[in-house]
Amino acid sequence: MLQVTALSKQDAELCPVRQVLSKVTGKWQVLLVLALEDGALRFGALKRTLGDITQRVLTENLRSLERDGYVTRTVYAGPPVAVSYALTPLGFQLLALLKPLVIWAGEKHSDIAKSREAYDVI
Amino acid sequence: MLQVTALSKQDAELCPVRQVLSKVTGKWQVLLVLALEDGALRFGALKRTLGDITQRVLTENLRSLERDGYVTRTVYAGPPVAVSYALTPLGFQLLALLKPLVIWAGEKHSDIAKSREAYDVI
DNA sequence: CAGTATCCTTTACGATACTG
DNA sequence: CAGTATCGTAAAGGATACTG
Repeated sequence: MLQVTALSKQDAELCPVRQVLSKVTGKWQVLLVLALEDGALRFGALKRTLGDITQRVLTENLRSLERDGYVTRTVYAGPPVAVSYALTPLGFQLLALLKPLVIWAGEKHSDIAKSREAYDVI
Repeated sequence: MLQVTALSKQDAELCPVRQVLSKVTGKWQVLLVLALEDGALRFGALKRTLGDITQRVLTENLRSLERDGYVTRTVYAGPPVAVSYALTPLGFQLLALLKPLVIWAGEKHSDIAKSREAYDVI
């Protein structure tokens, strides 16, 4: 079994699996990887695609994804400058794992909503 | 395509897919679902398995998983009382989606660590 | 044993303004 | 266009003490 549990507090901070998961399970990382599914997008396009992300948070999340090797950042000198983001092979691997989860969430959300309602009336 | 992006701020809060994802991508939910893979566990056993989760946070996360229908909570009257948690069929579906991600994280963490180092020296 | 209650810190995120 | 800077809020999580 993968050693992700039964860890001391010190070990938990160092647990490599948790370190990976913590950077792909944020509110925006999943959506960003999905947004890049069909090819590279520029910063502004990515912002419009996400719709309700702020510029600061978008930058933060893209930097994190770039740092971990899921996306590349390519600058085209301007003016105006253009910066393009694209999935790496590793990013496409992550996409392949996350997309089924998102599709499943889309299929099951009404069941889950019913479960919530049933729980809340108690 | 699934409508999880290009949403207004109001729509985003109501987006059912995001509502599902937000409750399974926390720091502990993935680990809890994995911990229940091989069968029911009692509160104390679950706490020991996770290792470094506090009682309060464990309770919170279990309540959330129960509310969404991933986990059942069964009380055996005592004293001492015993409370057993187990995955539902929906919980096992979620497990089937999350486990590949965790296994993959275990396989790729050294690549990702190298990517981080390379990024940080710049 | 399996929680609650209380308090506190950290992290993520949001809003807005400014800039090469 | 693609950021950075600054400020503020909210949610998650941690520590500790107490209880049926």
